[in-house]
Amino acid sequence: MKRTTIKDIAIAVGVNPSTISRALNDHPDVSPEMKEKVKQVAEILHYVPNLTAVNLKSKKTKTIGLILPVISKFFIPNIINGITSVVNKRGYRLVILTSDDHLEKEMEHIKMCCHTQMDGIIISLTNQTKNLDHLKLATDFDIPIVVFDKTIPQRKFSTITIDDAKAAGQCVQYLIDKNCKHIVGVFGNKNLAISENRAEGMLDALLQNKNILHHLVYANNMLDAKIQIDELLKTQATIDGIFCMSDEVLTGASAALYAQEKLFSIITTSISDGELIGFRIPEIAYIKHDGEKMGVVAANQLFTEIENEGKSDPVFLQLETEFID
Amino acid sequence: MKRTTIKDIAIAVGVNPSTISRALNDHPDVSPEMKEKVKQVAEILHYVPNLTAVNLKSKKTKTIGLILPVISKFFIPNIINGITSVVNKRGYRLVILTSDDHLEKEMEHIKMCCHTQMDGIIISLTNQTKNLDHLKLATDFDIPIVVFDKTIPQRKFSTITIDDAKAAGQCVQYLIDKNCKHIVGVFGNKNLAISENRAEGMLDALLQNKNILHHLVYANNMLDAKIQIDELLKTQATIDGIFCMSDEVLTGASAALYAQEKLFSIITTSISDGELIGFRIPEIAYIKHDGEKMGVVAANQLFTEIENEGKSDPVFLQLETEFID
DNA sequence: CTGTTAGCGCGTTCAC
DNA sequence: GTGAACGCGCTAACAG
Repeated sequence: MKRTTIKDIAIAVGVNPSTISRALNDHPDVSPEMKEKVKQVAEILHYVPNLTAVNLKSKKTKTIGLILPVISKFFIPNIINGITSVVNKRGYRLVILTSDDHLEKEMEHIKMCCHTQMDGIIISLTNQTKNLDHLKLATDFDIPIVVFDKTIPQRKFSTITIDDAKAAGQCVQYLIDKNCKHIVGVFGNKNLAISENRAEGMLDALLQNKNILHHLVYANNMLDAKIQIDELLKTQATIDGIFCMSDEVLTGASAALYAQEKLFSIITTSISDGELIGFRIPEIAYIKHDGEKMGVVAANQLFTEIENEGKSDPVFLQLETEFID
Repeated sequence: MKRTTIKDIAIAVGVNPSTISRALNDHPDVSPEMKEKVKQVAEILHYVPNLTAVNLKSKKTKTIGLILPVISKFFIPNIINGITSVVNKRGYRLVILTSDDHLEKEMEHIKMCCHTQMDGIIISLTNQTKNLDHLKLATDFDIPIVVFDKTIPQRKFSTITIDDAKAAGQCVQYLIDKNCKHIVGVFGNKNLAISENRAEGMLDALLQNKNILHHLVYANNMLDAKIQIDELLKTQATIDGIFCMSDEVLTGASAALYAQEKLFSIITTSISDGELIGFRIPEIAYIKHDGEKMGVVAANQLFTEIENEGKSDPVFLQLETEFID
């Protein structure tokens, strides 16, 4: 079916297209009667404005790009929910791109975002990303960027994280308070600042307690965590506490604990969105890391930068987290 | 920074804009030397084509809309992965919309997809959707639609599901074979054909075995499943088998089983993507329902319809599933 | 092989 | 208050 355009309405009403345009946009100097008539005819003809044409004129697309390293069950759905809620509320659309943890793909997606004139970009970095040079392209095009969760140390782009070191520290302190003497920390990919920071938080907490044995395990995914922890439990019989930096490694570690029949004997704690904690056996104490909230904050920050048209300085937010016992 | 356009290159090279356009698009009748030169200058000036303008001309947007009832951890991430992989491979973009299980929102999103000239739509229906009249709008605009997973009986739009009844039947048969005499089936929202079909599959399997007690439980989410099963286990002491129609209700049911200390005594089976099964305690036999594959198939079907420009008849695919023990 | 012209659908600056 | 004309950036038809 052919879409009806402003022109069609113009012919139907018997006036000039520009009048239709003005009437439809409630321009002040078009007569109320004309507006009324135009709107009626538009309704009858099922007129819908051609967004592409509007975009071409306005040089905006009302579209936000979200670049994720991978779309896993953990954390990501919450993030997407948080972002879409504010993006849609503002009448924008969200395009999701996956970098598959490949730097090249990340670069390509940045390019594509620029080429398609996204109005803003929200990104969580790959394991491989060592610097943010490729993001400069977006800056050249005046496209604001907000980085969240997985990031690297930098001061150029707004960043939303939690206080990773503090959260990890709290968890480990909990284990210490529970009298654990041999603690394992399970982290994600070693390249990520998020793993690094949380590992440091763990080590800081241990600094005051020199007599506590500990291991740091870096796992790339759920299965990797399971395998490594399983191995470790076999060789280290005295382990009595485990701190997991995410739901993903927690799930893997739990499976290993189950296999070794130590689910109930080894105290576990984690940074988690809490959704699956009620179903974990046994339940554990954890730092609640709310992905949806993080998504909302990231999106809101992006919109303030969009509205300020690049005149705003980057902000570096660390969201509050809560220890739930 | 001002974006460089075809015009800028034209001035730089000293030829007409249309020549630039042809050169850039490798049009046959432009000289190789010219092509070379144009491409060099384009490179130097950091030229990137304005997709919005291209879209306006071509009346295509190279964008696919994905409408989901909700973005949960279960199943959805796999679906998104499957779809994005083929969509991106084809040079298209994916816009994700959430209906929050509200029919009105679903309608709005359909409208928005039409207004923004999406080239195709992939949709999983809300609990409330009773007919597909609102999808007709897309048909009017010649936008192909593929429905997957959550659907209702209809013959107008291509549909990708699994053989729900068969899968459920296999699971329940497994319980019967294990000598269960009192079986609970846990399903999703009762309005959905997917719940209905799987429940029927269960009842069919029970038909041959009249002496088996059974209950059907319809749960709206993980927590709801937990609460209902918990209650049921308290009043029905003889329950010895549970069939869960999804990972979501399985997670809830498992929590209830744990609370009632019956994780090991009641045989459980489920339709599942299998990702969390290795971490479920104890592990269970299940029908593997591969969300990623379903996403890939749905997207591919959509593209064949896009390429056939509405001249193709709808197809109704039921993907193969495998019982894993 | 390359230049000219026109138009995609819309909004906006001029005129009248 | 409304019409005419132009341009956003690109492509395609028509010339030459």
